[in-house]
Amino acid sequence: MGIKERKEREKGARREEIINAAERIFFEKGFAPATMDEIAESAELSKGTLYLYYKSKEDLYIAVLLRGSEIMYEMFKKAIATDENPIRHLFNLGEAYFAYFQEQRNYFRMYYFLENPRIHSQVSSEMMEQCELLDTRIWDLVVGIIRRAVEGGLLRDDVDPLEAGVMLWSNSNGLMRLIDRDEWAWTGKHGLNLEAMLRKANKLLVQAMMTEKAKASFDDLVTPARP
Amino acid sequence: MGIKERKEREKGARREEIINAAERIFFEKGFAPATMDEIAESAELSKGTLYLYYKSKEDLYIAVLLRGSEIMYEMFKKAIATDENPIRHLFNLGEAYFAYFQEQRNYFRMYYFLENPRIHSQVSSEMMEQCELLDTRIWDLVVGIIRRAVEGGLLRDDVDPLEAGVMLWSNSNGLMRLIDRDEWAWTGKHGLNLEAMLRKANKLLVQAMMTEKAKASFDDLVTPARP
DNA sequence: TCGATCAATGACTATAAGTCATTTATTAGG
DNA sequence: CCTAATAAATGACTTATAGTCATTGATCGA
Repeated sequence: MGIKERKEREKGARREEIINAAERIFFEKGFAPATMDEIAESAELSKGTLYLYYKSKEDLYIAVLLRGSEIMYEMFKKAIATDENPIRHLFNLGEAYFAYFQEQRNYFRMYYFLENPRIHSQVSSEMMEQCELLDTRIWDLVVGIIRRAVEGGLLRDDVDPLEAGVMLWSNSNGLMRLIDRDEWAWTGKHGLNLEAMLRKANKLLVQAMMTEKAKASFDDLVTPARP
Repeated sequence: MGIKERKEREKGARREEIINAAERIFFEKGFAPATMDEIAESAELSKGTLYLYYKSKEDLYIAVLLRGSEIMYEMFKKAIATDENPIRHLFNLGEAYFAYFQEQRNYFRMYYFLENPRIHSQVSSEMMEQCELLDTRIWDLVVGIIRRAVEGGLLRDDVDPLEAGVMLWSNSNGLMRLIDRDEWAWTGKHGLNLEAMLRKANKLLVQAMMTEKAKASFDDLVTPARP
């Protein structure tokens, strides 16, 4: 008797359809100006039904976000699925994060709106758990690469992998948010190349953590192998 | 006949009283959960009166924020009102920004909630202009110090002062927001010292921009003079 | 075929931003 | 001191939207 299974599937599909609709509206308008009625209409459902599948507007917002984090995780995994050295992997991760920022800007924005505590406090615990799970998976990836770079003698052994990860991450975030918020003011008016600055700052930070030996062969390490 | 002048003064005072009330409520609850009725009650005025003095909730929010920026500007000015060298001034500015972050956390938070475009779009043009004016004044301060460091041969002459400023600023912001958002997760659970990391990252970035000569006497440059 | 269970609906409630006709206070002139 | 004119303040009202729940409709198992 596959009825239970089919119902389960249909329920899942409906949840997805709702996320699709919510995504369209949130991408277009952001959190506050988006209305549940709009999302319901876009999903061709009544508002009541939305609340059958998601506890609150905030929960729905997080559900959309989780897709973004899933995409980021996949991009990160692909970035280090090569047999290159850990330093190269680290730069690959940096490039992957920047690519995510460029190609998935809507998700990036949504994620950082999260800092608003308003959202946080209205989210169901299941959603929070899923968020933390994905967060952990992504951090494990990043920290793992840095640890291997330390173990392989490429980064100094007084480098704490988590600390290094946080430093690079927050440096990238700071600039990306600046770019996202008012890129034009900096690039157009003052002629800055923010993307190049981001690469430069991260490179400086990584170099400052490298062993003398690794620094000497920096170019070999970070240049992609030519077959 | 000073009646007109007195009225002007009283109007200004009332505007201040309203900001005081709004500040109390916004500090306590953040933007969305704060209500205009609450603010009105806290100011011992009716809601209608609030709208006589400020165009919208968003405008009132910005008015509070401007106080914060004013405080930051004063702190920055004081940080460089010494006869020390420009590198030392640059570190002073970094310390001043961190002090602002620690001592005026509420303003810091409010400022970064600004990134929410919802707010932006509802603000009157007068408020926007005031914001930009203060922003410009602060940036002029920072960029001016870096320019003097370049001119004085302490930073390499291929360093663009604005670019350097943006790099240091966004690096600091990235970490401060991380600290603000979930300091405990990093310090408590993983034993990181985020404050030390912030200083370290900024130091690395500055050192990477210094001339060889200045780097050689780094300690002398950044150590406060002992009389 | 029919009662039971599950899914969906939309009218309804509560809350909060913003408005405006009315009321209250202040000023200037006679 | 009185009064008309002007300015300031009020709060009931309008509108918008998140979230609820009694009712309706669909699907299932026997």
